[in-house]
Amino acid sequence: MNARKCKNETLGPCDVPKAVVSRLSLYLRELQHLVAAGAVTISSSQLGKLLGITDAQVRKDLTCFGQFGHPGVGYRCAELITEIRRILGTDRRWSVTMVGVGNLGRALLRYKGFASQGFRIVAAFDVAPDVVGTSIEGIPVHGLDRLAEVIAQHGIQLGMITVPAGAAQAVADLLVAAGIAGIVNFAPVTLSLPQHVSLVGVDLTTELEQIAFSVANRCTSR
Amino acid sequence: MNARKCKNETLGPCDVPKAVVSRLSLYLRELQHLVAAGAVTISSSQLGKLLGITDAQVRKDLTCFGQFGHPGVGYRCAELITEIRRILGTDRRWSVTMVGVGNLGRALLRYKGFASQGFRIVAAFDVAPDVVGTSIEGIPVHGLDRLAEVIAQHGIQLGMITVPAGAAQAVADLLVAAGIAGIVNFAPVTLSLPQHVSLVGVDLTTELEQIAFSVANRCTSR
DNA sequence: TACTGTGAAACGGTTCACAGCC
DNA sequence: GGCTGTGAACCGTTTCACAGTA
Repeated sequence: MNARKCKNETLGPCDVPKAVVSRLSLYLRELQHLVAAGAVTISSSQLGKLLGITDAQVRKDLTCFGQFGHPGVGYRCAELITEIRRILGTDRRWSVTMVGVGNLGRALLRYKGFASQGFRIVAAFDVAPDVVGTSIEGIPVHGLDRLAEVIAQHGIQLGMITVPAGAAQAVADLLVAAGIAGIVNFAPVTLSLPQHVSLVGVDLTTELEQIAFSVANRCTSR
Repeated sequence: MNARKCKNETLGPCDVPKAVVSRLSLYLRELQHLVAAGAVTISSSQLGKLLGITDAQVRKDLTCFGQFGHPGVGYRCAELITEIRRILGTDRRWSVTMVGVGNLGRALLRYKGFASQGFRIVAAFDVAPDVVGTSIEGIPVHGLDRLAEVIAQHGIQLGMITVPAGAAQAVADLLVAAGIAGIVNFAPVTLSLPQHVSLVGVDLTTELEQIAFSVANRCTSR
């Protein structure tokens, strides 16, 4: 029941292409919609069509982690959801913190989508005296100086950074020092972190630039 | 001075790997930080180190669009910024709209980072009667029914979708019908659009899931 | 000397095509 | 018949190594 079934041993989860993992999230999202719509099983080609990828891709991706399909039938949605959540680790609960309670931070604190996937934002931090001590959607906002203490106390594993670019690296260093395991960075800078801390960067301006490029060069982009 | 210098003709911008374009945004971001810090020139290896990629990669990426480097010297930051902006199309002004003025939409309307890269949010839309007719950061919020009209009137080219998942496809269809050229979708659904409209999807939960996976599987992810 | 630009090799991910199974 | 799982072919991207240039 472990995530290393790929053929003859030797292929731990770390050898799985990053692209596969990000598609796993999309499969999960789509499957949840399908179940909500009453679907019970789905074939790789149907699922592929919904996501704009090939059926072979869907099957290859999934077999990296085990054999979840039923020949002649397809994949049972509920079963596959359970498997993918186990693979992603979102069958467990994750405690998350948010550093930076400006516009974006506040919006994300109010966002309902995280909780349903197992992510619980349990504390937020900022430096502005007028927000420290308040709480947003029931999430307490602490001063940055209490970061290590609160992270340890709640056993927080993941952090989101929504501070201005200039402060992001310093905040990241604090999070790392406090023992955080992974970071999602929304500040428009490249962070440098020790190897053992996972990092994903999301830059909203960058996304718009990608679109601008395709449009400016009239690429149909897909 | 056109973006198709790659060797012997034949290699339009559409043949450029997507990965290259997204790194272009990162180069630009880093160069802007460098210039702000007083740098004048930078070598491919220095720039690569800042972004965690190889020097060869930096050079290969850039030569897809022309020859911007100076052997023995490196790249002149200001010059390269100009070139990349021209390539991305962000030397022009882009008019952008935002559909959905909930928490996330409001936060993005207030975000200052877009304007400096050439993106001007000129109108927003929602269905909630209590926000329609108001304005946020000087950006007027219209009813969805006026979407086509306002988009045509302002010559809006790009759209951002920040409505709930269930409404996203319908909103996308409206935007397409109104003649929009590209969409950034923040709703957690896969949209299906005609080929001629560019699409980028940003799903915040998905990003957390990527981190959860790396942490759960103790991948150093990089 | 210090650096870019670029063919060629190496790598990794995607697609194909089919054996096996229900 | 319909569908999965998978080796092998294919294709695009990254890295290497070096010729060329200021």
